[in-house]
Amino acid sequence: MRVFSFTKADRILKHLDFVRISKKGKRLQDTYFTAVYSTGRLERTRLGITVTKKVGNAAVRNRIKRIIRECFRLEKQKIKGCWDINIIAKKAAEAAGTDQMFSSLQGIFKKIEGKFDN
RNA sequence: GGAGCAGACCAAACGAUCGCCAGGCCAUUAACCGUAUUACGGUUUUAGGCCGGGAGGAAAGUCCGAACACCGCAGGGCAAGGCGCUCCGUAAUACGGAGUCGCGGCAACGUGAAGGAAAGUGCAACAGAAAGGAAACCGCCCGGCACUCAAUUUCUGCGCAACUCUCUUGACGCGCUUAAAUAUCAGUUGGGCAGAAAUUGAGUGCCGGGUAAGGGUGAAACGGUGUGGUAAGAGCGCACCAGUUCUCCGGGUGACCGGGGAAGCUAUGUAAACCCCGCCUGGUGCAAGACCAAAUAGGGGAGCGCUUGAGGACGGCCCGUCCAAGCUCCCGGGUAGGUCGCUUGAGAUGCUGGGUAACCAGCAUCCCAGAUGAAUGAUCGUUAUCCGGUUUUGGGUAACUGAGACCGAACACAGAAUUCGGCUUAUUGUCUGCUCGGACC
RNA sequence: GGGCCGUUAGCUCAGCUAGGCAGAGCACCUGACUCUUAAUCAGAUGGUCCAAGGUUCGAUUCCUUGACGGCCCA
Repeated sequence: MRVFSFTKADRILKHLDFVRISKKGKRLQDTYFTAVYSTGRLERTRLGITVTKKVGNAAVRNRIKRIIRECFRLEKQKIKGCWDINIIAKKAAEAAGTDQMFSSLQGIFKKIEGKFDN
């Protein structure tokens, strides 16, 4: 298994999964993103992305999603434990640059990792 | 070089590393099923390798038109909605091409929902006399009546001036002032004043009639200019111009254009107001629709059972104890979820031919995204483009301009969602052709 | 993806059908009443009628295009 792969098994795609995370999960925020996370059922950490129409038009939303995926792809090996994480973009993310989003997401992932007890 | 008009094209390129999506081939983990059972095949699933492919000119807005799917439908009409110069193109259109006419622009050119206002109804605020098949407020003209004014003529009275006359500078005084008398108490001419009458003219008011030339209005005022004409005027007549209807000739497939004649003087604007005429339209939309199908609840059927105990709990099983009226199976609808629809098509590219063009025909070659919490990316490097600044240098008197180096910054609008054909809107840059009036040499 | 509706004063809405003056309530401001405030009464201010273009003498109103906001459909 390649180190930096990121397939559909690493992602949250079902509507029921999103509902379960938002009901049971905990929240983290900074200026660009809100993270909702809970312990995962599977043996790997999975990522879900939510970008609403408030954030921008379709091109802007696609760009934000790609940057989030790219950051998770490079960072997920460092995250201990198995989590289901939903990243929700805020309106401020429309104007943010790639470096700003990367540092913001890295901070969020480190905070989630700190919650890992076992 | 400036201002502007039209058209076409592009949507930075290459490389490295790490990745994403669907497909094909290879290959692998696990589970299940089948058979001719240490094997082979199938389905689902796990990790991976190779191959070639992977956003747009607007993918956008959803403003039109279709394909396709389901529902509805004997046929016809009404209603409702849409469209509206002509011809052509097209599967079709509210689209495109070529034209006609109107409008805008010096021009290149642009632009127009451009049928009918002499079928009918409505509306036209304010202002203005009047806002629509004309009427008549002012005005102009004619006639009558009343009043006022002016001029002329005649008559009467009273002064004045000049001349003549005279015994008297015709004064003063007295008397009279009804008539008359007294008396020298004049005469002629000129002009003035007052009164009366007549005539003429003017003005004011009222009444009756004619007229629409003119009237600080208005977006728009019932053809325009000139001339004759008339009481005053008027298409009332005439000339020219503009417009309407009818008609003839010629050109054009046609919208329409050119020329001639007649009538009649006129007919406002608005139909993106109602409306009339002609033509078109069944509805809903891939979240259409077809198929597979958990869990829970409910429906139908069959079997077993209701104290002679089905079934459940305790338990590995039997016995036993307790609870107990329902339990099991099948069927169909159908939700979550999934599969199909789903990309070979009014297809793309090239050549040839037809046509002014839109477009069409023939031949050859090619297969070119199919995702569904939704795939095309991230980082780095090099080069190119554009912008700003600094600077070197060539041309030119100058305005200006060509080439190069360095630094910085920028690289737009924007992401397929059943598929096509258009329209509209957003937006970067390049090129070509054309128009206009200037400056410099 | 598809369908439907709306945008008028600081706020909530009329007016648009049938074109010509832009209005109501609340709020804000001023004055009166009151010892003061509230309530009440009187008065005044306040508008690119979402934007652009067209039809018309004239557009909030009619037409076209766009922007923004909202609702519905599995």
